[in-house]
Amino acid sequence: MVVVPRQTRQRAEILDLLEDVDEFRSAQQLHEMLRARGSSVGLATVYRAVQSLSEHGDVDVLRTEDGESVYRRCEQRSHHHHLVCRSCGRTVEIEAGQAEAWAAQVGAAHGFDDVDHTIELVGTCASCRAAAAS
Amino acid sequence: MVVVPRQTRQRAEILDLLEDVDEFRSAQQLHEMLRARGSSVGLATVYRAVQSLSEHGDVDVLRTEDGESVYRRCEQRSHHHHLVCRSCGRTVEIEAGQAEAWAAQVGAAHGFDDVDHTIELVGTCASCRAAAAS
DNA sequence: TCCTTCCTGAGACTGGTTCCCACTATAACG
DNA sequence: CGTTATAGTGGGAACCAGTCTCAGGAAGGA
Repeated sequence: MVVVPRQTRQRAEILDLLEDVDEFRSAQQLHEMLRARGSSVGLATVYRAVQSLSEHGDVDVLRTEDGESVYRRCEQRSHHHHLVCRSCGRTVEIEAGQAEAWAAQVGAAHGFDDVDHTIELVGTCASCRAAAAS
Repeated sequence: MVVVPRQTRQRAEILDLLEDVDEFRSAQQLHEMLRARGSSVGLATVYRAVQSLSEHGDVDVLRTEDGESVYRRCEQRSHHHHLVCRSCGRTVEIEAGQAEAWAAQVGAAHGFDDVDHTIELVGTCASCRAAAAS
């Protein structure tokens, strides 16, 4: 019953781009980057693509502080979390077994079922701290 | 150097309302509720009030899945997290010492400084599960 | 009470995201 | 390898939370 999205030039180009990018990027940024590469894909299409990709678990989504959605193709396809540098955007994928166990346990302790969790870490990475100290 | 906001009818009414409300509510919802109570406060004023209140730590802010900011006056004035029922909105304030220690440690392990964390839990509370089973 | 300063509110505006809809391209089928 | 049903595309309009503007009003210190 899983509907496979049709394979189009646009989706291919968006996936290609995501392969080459290492930080979380907004749909608009991706759209810009595609145009810079010389390929023309409509903004609406970029939005549709990243949305569908994220639903299929092929890209990860984060919400920035000002409410923008940003996307990134991650190494780990399984559930994981992120430690993002607030200055350069460098992203580390992290295992959160401990935190997840804690979340499940807290939920159970209060009689909650199907507990989902949101866990994201933002900090300043070593090289950005060094740069700031100059 | 702390600037104390001027005491106005509008701010008082908003605080009053927040005292009476137990779940996270958006600025627009609060505005609606104020009008329903018969008090007229501009929407812009509600936005300004909740923003300033949250900066002072007097209300907590959460971002819903669709990017809306929701506000709530919490019992605990110190740092804490929330376990929210996805169906009725019932909110439990939780201590997250364990998870926070983990976050700090993970950050340090990757050379990150000043690590901020976002940790929120969403589940289905016991009474909503019972109601759904009917 | 006076006066400065901050607050208020209606509406304009912004910016991210989604919707609309005519057009196009995919891929299943014969 | 054509035909065809159908999903995908794209440009622009629409949407909506939130912010800004600015003139009028209120708070509170002098």
